[in-house]
Amino acid sequence: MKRSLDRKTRIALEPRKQPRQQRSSKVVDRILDAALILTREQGTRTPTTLAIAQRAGLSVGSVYQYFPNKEAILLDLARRWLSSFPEVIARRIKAAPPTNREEFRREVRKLFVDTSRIYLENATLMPVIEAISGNADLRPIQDEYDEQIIALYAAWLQHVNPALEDKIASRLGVLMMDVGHACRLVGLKRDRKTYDLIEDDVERMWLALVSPYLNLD
Amino acid sequence: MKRSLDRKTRIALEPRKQPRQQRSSKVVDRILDAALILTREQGTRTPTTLAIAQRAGLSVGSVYQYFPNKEAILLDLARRWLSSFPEVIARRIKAAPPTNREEFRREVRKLFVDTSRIYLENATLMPVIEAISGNADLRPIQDEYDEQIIALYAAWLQHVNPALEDKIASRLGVLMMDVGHACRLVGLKRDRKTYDLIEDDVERMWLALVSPYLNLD
DNA sequence: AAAGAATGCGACTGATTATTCGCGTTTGTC
DNA sequence: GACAAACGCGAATAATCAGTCGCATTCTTT
Repeated sequence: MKRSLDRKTRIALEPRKQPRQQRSSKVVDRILDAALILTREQGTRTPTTLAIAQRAGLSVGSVYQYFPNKEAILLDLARRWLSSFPEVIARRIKAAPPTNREEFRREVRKLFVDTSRIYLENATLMPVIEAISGNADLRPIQDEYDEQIIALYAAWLQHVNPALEDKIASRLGVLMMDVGHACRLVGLKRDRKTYDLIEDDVERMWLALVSPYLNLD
Repeated sequence: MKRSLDRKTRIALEPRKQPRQQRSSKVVDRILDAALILTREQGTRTPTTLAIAQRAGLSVGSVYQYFPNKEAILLDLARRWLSSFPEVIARRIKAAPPTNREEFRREVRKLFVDTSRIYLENATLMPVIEAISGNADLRPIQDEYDEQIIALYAAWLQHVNPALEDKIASRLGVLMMDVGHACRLVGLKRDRKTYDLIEDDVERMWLALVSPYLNLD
């Protein structure tokens, strides 16, 4: 019934119950796999609960044993992806800040390589990420994660150059994230060779974007 | 009933009838205005036909006098936007190709300024563009336009450097479009001053992106 | 092997919403 | 002013789906 996630349902995104018997522990995986495959097949449109259940060899009712609603399934798939960004950027902030132009360039490259890896490791998830962005109910949830990520990019920029104004840092943070995301989504739809070329392109763009603001150019 | 646009309905995106009496010529505008306002208000979710009709001071039936389906309304709003890109890029291709580094930089800037203007002039339409991207039925139609635009960016790159390989041109074309689009959407959500700063950022990124491929660096 | 818990089922409910259609009203024309 | 065409209406239709609930089946434990 509920077609839009209101306060109540927003809270109810956690798994409804933990599987207690062995047979069912695999069921959750089957559901997630089915949702992933269907999302990949259908592109933008998120799969229906019935389709997910059938693909997983289950009934709708069983799906609802483990997930409070449809959104929770997609979100569960995306969760690892969504949480690895903050981890990776935070790790880069812990490193010693660069002191000269060469070190700075190396720091950009490290952040760059680390974030790229997230995309490569989760390549199969990308259709889900795109579906979430296109879904009116899930979009706000992703936006929350995005804000975190932007804040971390901004924090990284200020880690690299402590004198950088907040406003500039947050602007550059948004652009780094969005440019990286847009280009890598394109890259993952191409072959691996093209992906690598696009990575080089992104690195040049990132450098061009941030260099003027770090007094290192 | 039809919830998804199949072959038949894809064809039926043209206005159902031309208004014949004066009173109704304004009605189409009222419908389009209502759809625009509601899309802006609601963000991602596309407005319902009932909502559009009520906002326009009409009944649903009247809306269907002028539009064959809901999608056609949003597409009508986006049409000017979608068609101005090809126009603008094609115009830039007609100019004489640059012969040295300085001229090349100026050509990039011109393409850049012209495309930026499209965004500024259609700023109010952006929510509609975003809604279309997030709508499973309309996405494929936008993708067709996007392919055209990419091809034109690629053609522009080869106009500027005729020796550029097709494959490279099309890769850079995609990235120019996507990077420009992503950044400008961000920019238009900020104040005008920030938009201008982001424009500078985009220009630097475009230059960094294409420079290595034009033997001018 | 029997009880009770966990799991599985799927027809059904309820909500939403695009689109139609027959009828009433307005407008333009002669 | 009368006729037809255009316009406007909105209740009704029908398709789609998320989520529920009571009953059936399977497992675990003792």
